[in-house]
Amino acid sequence: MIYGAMQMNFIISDKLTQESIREYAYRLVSTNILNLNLVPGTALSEQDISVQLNISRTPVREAFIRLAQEDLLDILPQRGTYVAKIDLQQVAEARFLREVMEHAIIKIACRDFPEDALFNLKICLKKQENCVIKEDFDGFFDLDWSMHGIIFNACNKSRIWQIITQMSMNYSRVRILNLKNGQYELPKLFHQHKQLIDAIETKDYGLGEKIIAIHINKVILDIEDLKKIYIGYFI
Amino acid sequence: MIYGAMQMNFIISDKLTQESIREYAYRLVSTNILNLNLVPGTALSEQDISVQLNISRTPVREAFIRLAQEDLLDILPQRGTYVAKIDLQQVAEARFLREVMEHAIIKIACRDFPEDALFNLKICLKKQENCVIKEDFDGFFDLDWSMHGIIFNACNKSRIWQIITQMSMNYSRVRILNLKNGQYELPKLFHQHKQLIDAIETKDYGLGEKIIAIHINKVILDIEDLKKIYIGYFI
DNA sequence: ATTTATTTTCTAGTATAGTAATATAAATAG
DNA sequence: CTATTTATATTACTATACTAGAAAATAAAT
Repeated sequence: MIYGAMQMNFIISDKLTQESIREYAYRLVSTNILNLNLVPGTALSEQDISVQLNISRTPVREAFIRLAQEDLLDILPQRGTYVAKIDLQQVAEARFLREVMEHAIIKIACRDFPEDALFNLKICLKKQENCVIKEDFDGFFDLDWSMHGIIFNACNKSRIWQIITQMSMNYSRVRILNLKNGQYELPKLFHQHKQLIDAIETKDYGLGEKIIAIHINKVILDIEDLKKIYIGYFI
Repeated sequence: MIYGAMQMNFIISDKLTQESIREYAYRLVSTNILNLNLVPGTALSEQDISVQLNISRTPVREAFIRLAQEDLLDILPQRGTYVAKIDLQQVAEARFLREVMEHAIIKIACRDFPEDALFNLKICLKKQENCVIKEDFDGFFDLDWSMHGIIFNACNKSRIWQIITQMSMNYSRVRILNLKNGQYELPKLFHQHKQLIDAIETKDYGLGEKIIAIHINKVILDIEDLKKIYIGYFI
């Protein structure tokens, strides 16, 4: 099955209370991009989105600017705005950054880790187990990301995790493409998470480092296959 | 000597050809913040800057939003915009990120480094030597940053260097404060740069790693002293 | 029928004016 | 002198208009 045709399937949800209109526009557009409702290469415009969301151009424009900074949109002045294609060089650098930083963080985590954060990790792991049972992939990956966030926060490196998160947005898109090809084994990933938390709890840095090495390299993306199947999605 | 009084000394230069008005506004405000012409805590407004630069509010507003994302401005809705104080936790995380990534990069650099990039490093080193002789601190630090950028680019990690640069903006402000206290020894820093490039050239990873460890830790900021001297600059 | 020139359309960037909401400062009343 | 009210300032947002540049469509020339 080959996905080459451009399509537009912009999904709109309600604005949350306390959410500014600019954040609302940003959330909807980014969610649609990350979920691949808006496939790479799709053309958008400020006017288009402001009409669809029934808001003025200014907050849409400001949301677009931010998304362009995050490499999710390509804005060509006087020409148009396009959903960015997945930049494989960018994905490789994001993966490298994360791998190197996770190694450094696990060293700190295995040395000294707050009790309350460890408790939160265990709660998160429980929820992951539920997702494995239900084969809830989206839920599992959300919790996966939360879990690593808890570890970075507990090591006083919140901003670094925020940077990694921002740089890893294309990772979400690639993962969804991989999911469509049945590329993930949740039980194995879950088992690695469990071992990682064990390593933190027992202050076993050697185990922690080994798991991090396996864990991140496990998420190997069969890029060549994806490129053949999803024509036009990558650069 | 204590610097506590708020002051406003916004320096304006001409817009460059090919530079959008938004980029112009961004460049001027960020340069003034990073050079400490606008001291931490100074109040600004969109209206204020648009009048001073004789441009409309929209590009100023968009520049402000970006600067707020980069932690250089604090925007308080309906209240005002303030030059952000230097967040020491942020500085610590930026330093950690850079240190960890430089260690990882030097491993790659000492394994395989392109000839043309090595050549550029040597040119850069020559220019640094000139700056040491002239005691041109600003020139030296600009070249310092360029040098590290060359290394990251040669290792195919341009985006990571861009992230480090963006996250290290407060480093510029701290360095200027340190300079005012005569805290840098250019000859020593230069010597370390020379050794680093030697390590890359001779593929001596051990030396490279040792220099990186010394180099980054050498840039130790006497924060407690700076906090006493520059009251109100930090959080 | 093909190529070239012109016109039209579309979009982002920018300018301008106005309102809403909120916070702060100034003025006023007790 | 203190509390209350009013005025002012600022950001967020709405709305509209204009400019500049690029692409598409159309007309004219070959």
